[in-house]
Amino acid sequence: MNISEVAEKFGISADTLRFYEKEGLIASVPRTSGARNYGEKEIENIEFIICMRNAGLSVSVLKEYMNLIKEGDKSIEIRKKLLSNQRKLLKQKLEEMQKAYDRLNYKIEVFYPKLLEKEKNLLKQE
Amino acid sequence: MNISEVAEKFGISADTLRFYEKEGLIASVPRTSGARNYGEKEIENIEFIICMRNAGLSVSVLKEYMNLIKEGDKSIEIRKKLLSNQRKLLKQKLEEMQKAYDRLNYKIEVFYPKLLEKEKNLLKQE
DNA sequence: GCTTGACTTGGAGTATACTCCAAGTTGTAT
DNA sequence: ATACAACTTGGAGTATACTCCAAGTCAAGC
Repeated sequence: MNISEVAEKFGISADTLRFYEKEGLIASVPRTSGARNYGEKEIENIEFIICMRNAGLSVSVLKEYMNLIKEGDKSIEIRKKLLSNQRKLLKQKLEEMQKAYDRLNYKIEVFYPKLLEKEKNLLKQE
Repeated sequence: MNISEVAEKFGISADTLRFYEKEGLIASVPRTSGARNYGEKEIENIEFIICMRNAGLSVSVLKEYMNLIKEGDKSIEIRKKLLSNQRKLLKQKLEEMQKAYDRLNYKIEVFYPKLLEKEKNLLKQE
């Protein structure tokens, strides 16, 4: 799979894929006469990275994680801890966003309908 | 309430409060001899803005929303629609993040424990 | 063998959201 | 009266994460 196919598959740009590789979020992709040739292993890794990026994990944290993977078995515990930290942050973020969601919901389902009702009544009086 | 008290209260910087005012996310705050003097109404608005910012609503969308409020009753429907759009985006984001959370959870609770188990067994054999 | 289209690189540019700074003003404590 | 701390402004600077560009390479079709 070449870079534009992978980009298409994940709905991101080829530039972003190159950027992730340059930054070390994606291990160096094997080349066929210069051009990147993505295999199953690469695709799987990219999917994970994109999932984590979508959830808000920073480029630098994911880079750190991939660097730990490169170090092999001796970094397993540290990797697990890094992910636990990110999970905690993600949980907090989810809770914050849920609060905002509920609040938006209230505005849309309760507050604005009331406001619109009031407005209608005012128009009737004219 | 002065700017640093409000900043303290919400755990953001005074600079951010000034930035939000400059950008129009917060209506112009009344001044006492030049200095901003935040009242209940302002505090309430700031709380809403921060809640929405924490949820990922962009500065420009919130600015647009506040501009619509300034236009009064005639913008009620548009405002409601704007919030509905943002709610939809927020819901999608929440779902994406929940997926990532579940995935992190699996890595931490299943994948890494297995990996660590394997590592232990290898050490035993030596 | 030449054009075409997609790839490559390094590096510059952009969008977003702050964050910091310099220079000036004001209320309060000594 | 003066020093101090906290405020003001406009504007420059920074961090993050892309995004775009120029110049070059390469395989395929005509």
